[in-house]
Amino acid sequence: MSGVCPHADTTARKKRIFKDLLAGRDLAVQLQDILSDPHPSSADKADEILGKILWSFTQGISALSSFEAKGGDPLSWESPGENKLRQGEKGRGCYKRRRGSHSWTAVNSAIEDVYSWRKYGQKEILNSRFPRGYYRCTHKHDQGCKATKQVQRMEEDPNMYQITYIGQHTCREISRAPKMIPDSDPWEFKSPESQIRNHHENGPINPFPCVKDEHKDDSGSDLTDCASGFNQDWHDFPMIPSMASDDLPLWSFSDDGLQSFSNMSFLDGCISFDGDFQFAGSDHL
DNA sequence: CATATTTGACCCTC
DNA sequence: GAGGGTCAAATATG
Repeated sequence: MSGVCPHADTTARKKRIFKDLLAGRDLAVQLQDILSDPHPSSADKADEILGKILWSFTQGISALSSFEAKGGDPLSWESPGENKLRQGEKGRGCYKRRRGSHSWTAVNSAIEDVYSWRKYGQKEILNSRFPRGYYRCTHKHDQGCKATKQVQRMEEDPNMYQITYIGQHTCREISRAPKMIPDSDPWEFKSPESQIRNHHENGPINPFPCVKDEHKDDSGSDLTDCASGFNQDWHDFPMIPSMASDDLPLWSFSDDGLQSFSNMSFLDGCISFDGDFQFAGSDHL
């Protein structure tokens, strides 16, 4: 970064992020209008806008993540420990521990969402009756998508699953129809109730009926403080919890920087992050 | 045969 | 050293 004022660089990035997020919000509004209009030609338009929204948020998220790559920014989404792994080591068992990385947890009665996941492991977890399933994006290799998720059946309610999403989908393939690679975990039963809950008449799947702050202890014992009532309009975006109405979600991340969004109104004002990261406001664009 | 899952081993963090 | 995350060979499935 020699010769370039780091603050100027940061400001430009913030503006870019804000612009991306704002564009996403605007597109969401457009989509909401379209969805409220049952005209047949609306479907294609909705699809198009959907793609744009996803792209806007992906770009924004990507830009936020890039702060980490620059290093030293309080917005860093990766924990300091993330960089501790040894360089140059390859091979079996060599991995980045995801703890503290950009992740969030949802509680759902089904593990399906709109992305294609491939199971790559399962582990018995201490003090847990049920094993934890490990999934990575199907497009990990063909598109380099780094998104993973962990699925843990909840002891308190075996019909529910705690799903931890780690990392962002960088793949652009979203299957509009919910598709989940069949999971054959012995504990992974496809309960009728689960299916009903997530496919209720024309009913969209809500990938995030409950999203909690991951930045807590790992016990998973405080899962009851869920944000109430996600609107289901945004069912197609696991990465973008429903946000198309006033009944907006609370979603937050485990990273050390981003705390929480109580609703999307932050787009009109400023986003408050942990540390001193703040957007100046839309009029600064 | 291509693709997904299972499962034990490996190796990292704490 | 325990616990947990990932790899990859073996196996299953369509």
